[in-house]
Amino acid sequence: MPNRVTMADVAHEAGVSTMTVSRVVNNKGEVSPATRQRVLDVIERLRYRPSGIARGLATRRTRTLGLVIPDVANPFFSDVTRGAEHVAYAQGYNVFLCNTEEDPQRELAVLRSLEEKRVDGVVLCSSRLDDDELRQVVSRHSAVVLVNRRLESMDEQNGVGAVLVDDLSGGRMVTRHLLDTGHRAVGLLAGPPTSHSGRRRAEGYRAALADAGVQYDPAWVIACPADVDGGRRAAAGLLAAHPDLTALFCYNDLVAVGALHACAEMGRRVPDDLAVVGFDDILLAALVTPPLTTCRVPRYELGGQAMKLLLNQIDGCPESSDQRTEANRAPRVEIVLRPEFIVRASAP
Amino acid sequence: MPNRVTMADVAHEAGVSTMTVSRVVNNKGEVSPATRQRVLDVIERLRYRPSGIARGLATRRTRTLGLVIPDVANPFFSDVTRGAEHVAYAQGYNVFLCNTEEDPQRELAVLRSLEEKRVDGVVLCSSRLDDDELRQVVSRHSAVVLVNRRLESMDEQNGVGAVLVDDLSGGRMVTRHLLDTGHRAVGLLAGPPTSHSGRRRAEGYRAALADAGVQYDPAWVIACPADVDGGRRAAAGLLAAHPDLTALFCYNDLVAVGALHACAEMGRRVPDDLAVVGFDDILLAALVTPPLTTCRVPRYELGGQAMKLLLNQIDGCPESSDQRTEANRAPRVEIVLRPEFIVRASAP
DNA sequence: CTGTTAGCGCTTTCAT
DNA sequence: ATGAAAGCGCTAACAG
Repeated sequence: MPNRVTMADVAHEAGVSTMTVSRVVNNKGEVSPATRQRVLDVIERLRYRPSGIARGLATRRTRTLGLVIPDVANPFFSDVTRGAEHVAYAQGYNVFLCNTEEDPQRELAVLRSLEEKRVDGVVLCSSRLDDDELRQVVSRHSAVVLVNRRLESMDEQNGVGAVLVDDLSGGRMVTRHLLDTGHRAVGLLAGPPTSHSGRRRAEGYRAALADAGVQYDPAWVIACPADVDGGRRAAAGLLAAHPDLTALFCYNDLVAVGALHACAEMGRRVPDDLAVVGFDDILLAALVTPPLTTCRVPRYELGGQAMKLLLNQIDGCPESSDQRTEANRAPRVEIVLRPEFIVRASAP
Repeated sequence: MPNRVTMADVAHEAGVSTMTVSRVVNNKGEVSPATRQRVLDVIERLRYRPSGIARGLATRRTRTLGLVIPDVANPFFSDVTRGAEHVAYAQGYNVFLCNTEEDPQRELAVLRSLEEKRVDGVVLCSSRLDDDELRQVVSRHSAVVLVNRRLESMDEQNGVGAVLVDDLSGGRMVTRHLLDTGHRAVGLLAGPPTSHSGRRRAEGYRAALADAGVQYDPAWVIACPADVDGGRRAAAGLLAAHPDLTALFCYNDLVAVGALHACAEMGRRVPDDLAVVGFDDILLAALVTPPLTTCRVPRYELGGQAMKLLLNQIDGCPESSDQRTEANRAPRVEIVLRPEFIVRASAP
């Protein structure tokens, strides 16, 4: 039994015009304390709830945002989601959660549905779209913040924000640690080729090798799905082909756990026979045996910062979102979060 | 740069009335193939996107739903969320994700915001509200489905759906297994007192003890926060007070992992010195050492079923949601999902 | 301080 | 098969 009480009902009952009710509800404009109280009482009595829909139509602001991510069930993204939702909620916004399931078509589809819902802005995580598609998307939304993805060369640099993790440094730190602890044959389970983070981490890996003057061998690198089973299979394959590897740098903690399993199956002891390093530091990382050396990514903050950036963009451009001038255009901001290297038993 | 193209623009450009455009967009009413195509072309060319807001105001249906959960970052709920979102999306609905953070005040607040957003329905998970508050909430929404929570004695049984896990059976299975494998001193880390599931699992525990003719000892039961640290502390405390315990039934897998840690710290070997059982079978459960014996809860399905129930309720009552008759009233449905007992090394 | 007049962009009658 | 008129519930812009 939905709410059927309208502002007109309240106005009528309180003996005022709807405008006065509107002023009371929105705390704007001057209203005499007496009338205000009277209106408030009626609202309370009738249990009136303003319609966000009607309000949205009138104001062209819905106080509604979209969060597009590959998969909430992935612990990485559920933390991002949590951070984003928290910030949005604190500012009185509701957020539509949209899973893309890593499918670009679906990503496009949810983005379109968000467009129809007239969201005030979108946080788009780990987009699998190509630059052109992405530019299209950005042009059709009032405000967009990218997470884990950068978009270069915007013709007009209309405020696309971005929050990134310094994956290159992360990959470098991990690899350097391995090198520093004496390893020379370091394999890389690189994750999905479509992953931008994966590519950056791999860059870090190569950079560290170069730093140390160690020859980079492509045969030591193998792509894999970003889950436990993907890691297990990839590790098994790579170790079978290259038994001489003494360490494995894994795309993320899930993959690393898979690698741990592969080692168990192949009778290779971690860390004695093989050092294993993960990435992200999800809850799981510290709880497996041996606990994983990894690189912590501030996921909650990633979501929170992205949302803050988005909200800034939104109220940075009060109305005229189509008529952007140098003055009201949101600045093009990029925030880079540093991952933190954490040593545990899997690679002491 | 949001979408400024309106239906009127399309109509004008195509030389028809907005009604014709509306008919084309919604595939309803007869429109000649020729005009239809012409309109479609204009829509395509202008990249017209119908406004869900305007449509919602006119139709009183927003194709928008609310999902209220304690915390997406909790692996249990992120799976529920995933299932729910998947089903909703398949039917063309968008869902607002709302975290309550276990705080009843916040729960009430998000529920109110959902009301203002005029969602067509709400899936409410593990509500911490008391029955009266809950009844209030239900009465103010067109459709509500409860997850992990039952609401008895609705004065009018207006279609509140519920999807439940048979926690009692689950608790009983777990305890019986422990009993069957020779344990007589079985402790219970019961989780938060506010958790309905926790209470039901504890009932199952007592029932199994009674079944086996084993005396129930309240001193063996201790409440705890539903996370790793909560489990660690509670286990440490309980084991210190009752070193004679030979098995621990934990509220959920997180708590069980905490118990594992406590054991490690106290030098008690699992499963030799102490058997440990968890609940839920989150990803983590199979990956810790030793892998946890647990009771799998079909979380994804829990969310999916809840959403299906909700969607049924919604289009079961086409318009007149205030004027409910015996005929159009949604049936009061309860779905009970059975957990599945899984034996692993922590309690063979 | 309060009310009036117009819409916001769509869909619902009811005509034609 | 198509259109005209009215209205969904609210707010912007002016009055007064």
